[in-house]
Amino acid sequence: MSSSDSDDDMPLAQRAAQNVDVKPASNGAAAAKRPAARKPSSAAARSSPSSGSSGSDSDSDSDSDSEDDVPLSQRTPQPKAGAKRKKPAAAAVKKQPAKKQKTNSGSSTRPKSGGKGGGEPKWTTLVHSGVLFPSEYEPHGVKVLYEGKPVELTPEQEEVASMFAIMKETDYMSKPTFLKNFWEGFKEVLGRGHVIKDLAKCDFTPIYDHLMAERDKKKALTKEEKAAIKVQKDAAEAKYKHALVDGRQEQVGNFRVEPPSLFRGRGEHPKMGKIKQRVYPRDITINIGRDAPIPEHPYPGQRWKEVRHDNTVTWLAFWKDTVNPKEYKYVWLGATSSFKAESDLLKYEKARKLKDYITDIRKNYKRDWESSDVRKKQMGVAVYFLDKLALRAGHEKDDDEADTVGCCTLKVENVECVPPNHIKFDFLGKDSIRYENTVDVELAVYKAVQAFIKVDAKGKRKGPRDMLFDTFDATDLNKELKGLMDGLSVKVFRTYNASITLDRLLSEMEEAEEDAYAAKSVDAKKADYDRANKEVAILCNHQRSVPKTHETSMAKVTEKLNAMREEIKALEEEHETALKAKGRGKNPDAIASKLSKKMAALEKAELQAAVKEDLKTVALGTSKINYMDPRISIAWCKRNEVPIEKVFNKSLLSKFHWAMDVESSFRF
DNA sequence: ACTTAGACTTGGAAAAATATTC
DNA sequence: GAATATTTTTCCAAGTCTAAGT
Repeated sequence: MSSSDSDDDMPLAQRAAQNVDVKPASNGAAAAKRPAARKPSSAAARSSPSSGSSGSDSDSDSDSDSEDDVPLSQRTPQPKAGAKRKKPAAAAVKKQPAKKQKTNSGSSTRPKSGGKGGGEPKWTTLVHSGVLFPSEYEPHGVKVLYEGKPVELTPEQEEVASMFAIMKETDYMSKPTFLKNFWEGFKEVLGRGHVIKDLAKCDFTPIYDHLMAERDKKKALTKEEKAAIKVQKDAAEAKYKHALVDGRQEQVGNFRVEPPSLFRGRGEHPKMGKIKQRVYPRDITINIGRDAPIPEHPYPGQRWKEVRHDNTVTWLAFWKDTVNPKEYKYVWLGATSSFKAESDLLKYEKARKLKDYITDIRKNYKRDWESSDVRKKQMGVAVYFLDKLALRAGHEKDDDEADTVGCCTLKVENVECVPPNHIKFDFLGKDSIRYENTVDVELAVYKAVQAFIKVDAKGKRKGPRDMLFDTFDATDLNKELKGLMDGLSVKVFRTYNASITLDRLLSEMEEAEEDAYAAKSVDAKKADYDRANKEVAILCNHQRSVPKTHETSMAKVTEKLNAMREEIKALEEEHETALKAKGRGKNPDAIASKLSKKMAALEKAELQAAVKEDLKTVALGTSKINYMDPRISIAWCKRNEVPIEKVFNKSLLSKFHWAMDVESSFRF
């Protein structure tokens, strides 16, 4: 049933290569033959000066727009090639101020909802160009060997074979689940009665080699050739990069439709190796302002799955993942957008609010540790874990997902009571990253956990795979938290914990050295900052795999350090002899200054090496991006005259623009 | 009550871009 | 200036959490 819905992708094969992306001049042509191409003035969200004014603001096209609202089925049937249109005239920043009424009420056909803000409108006008499709598959003709003999494959089969071939050197190749899932998918693509009957007898090496050669070829292009390609790519992408939200130009995040591939789940994911099908316009739902032109796409026979005008949500498009049909893939605005900035601020303000409640919350859960109500007692311990360890909530997971846990899904086997009062945690968390931590806990907690490990609320004995907390799940816990503070949920503890820790560590360092602190070198201060950042990352268990080159590059560094030490020793001796020579030889002072310079350099290099070793498994980025209130960092920079650029790179600077004018006295 | 849909944040790895070294 | 090391960006998977549906 694979190809099932066929029919409208029949022409697929032919249209292959051509249209779609890259193609400088032809680009326009390809775009021209599309279907839904509506009217002339499809506002291309060019980076127009935007400065306003723009005398040319002609807009006028409001004539027959009405059709946008038609659900889709009864849209102008098959636009067919005839609908030729010239370039979509330069951007026409439509503003249409007074229209909001209509647009707002518009989305009524839809579930209304809209997550967070409830049904609150998030925008009034929304203009964008939709999504950019990956280019069609171009067959290379290289054959798979089956029992040593080359096998002819159709382009469709070859495409799938190539997805597999490219993964030759990954360790997915040694995972039975991956191989099994891939083979099931591949078998289906091959069709019944195909010569290939056993994956183990296939040799994809020729394809792998070919793909590698292609990659090398690309890498070997001259600077000019590469630049030319980039120009083309940029041109193809340009119109997708921005959207117009209530007249403001905003960056779009992921406007590219994900290309077909093999699903690479993390950890022991039951679905790894399944084929992620190609996504077409007919799979994609577009969300756009009622008065905005419907985005075009390069598939003449197709139309979007649906076009909505739902202003209670912030996504521009979505499609259902083919591997996991319960999952949606959304296209959103970028991190710099006002949607994101606003919710970022909200997130941190909520976490700050927890400060005012945390004392009571702690008092509460301590009392609950003693409760005779098992559920109360378990919740008390769970909240304590959130507070102390910043664990994730841990929602229930299906059997077709990797088996990972969080606070509420901890199993008996994940915790161990180590006398007199330590609890050892060992489990796979998000992304199957291992969490291993032994913590000191209050005796009451220790005792409580000992009990939870043994029996459930009804007194039944537990086994290793049973839930540690058997009286509630993450949803229940969140409901409970709502009673403690408006808007409180499990993840708020993580944000709170991370931010308050950074704030505390930074000010402790400042206070330790008082006025002298400002006088420290910027490098030294930055090192302090990184140390604090590291603490937060460890708290949140943000890990990374050791870089493949770590070992060798570390050896190199050590070697260099030794060389420096030798040099210093030599200089010291030289200095000694110069002193003895009393002016008849070299100038001892010159040597001394050279020496101290070398020693400073050595010190710096040693520090660098230590940090490198120290951070080989710690990822600082995640907490910086998602957990530490940027205002803490910015205020710290201001107080200590550290340029913000030392702490935030270009994208972080723009992501956190909303926080830039915080006062230097800001405390989380 | 419970299950699922839906929407949004968070996460590590890989790829690409830059900086540094030889 | 090519080779390497480091940083940034991209990719897309995997969480959280609320609301809707039954």
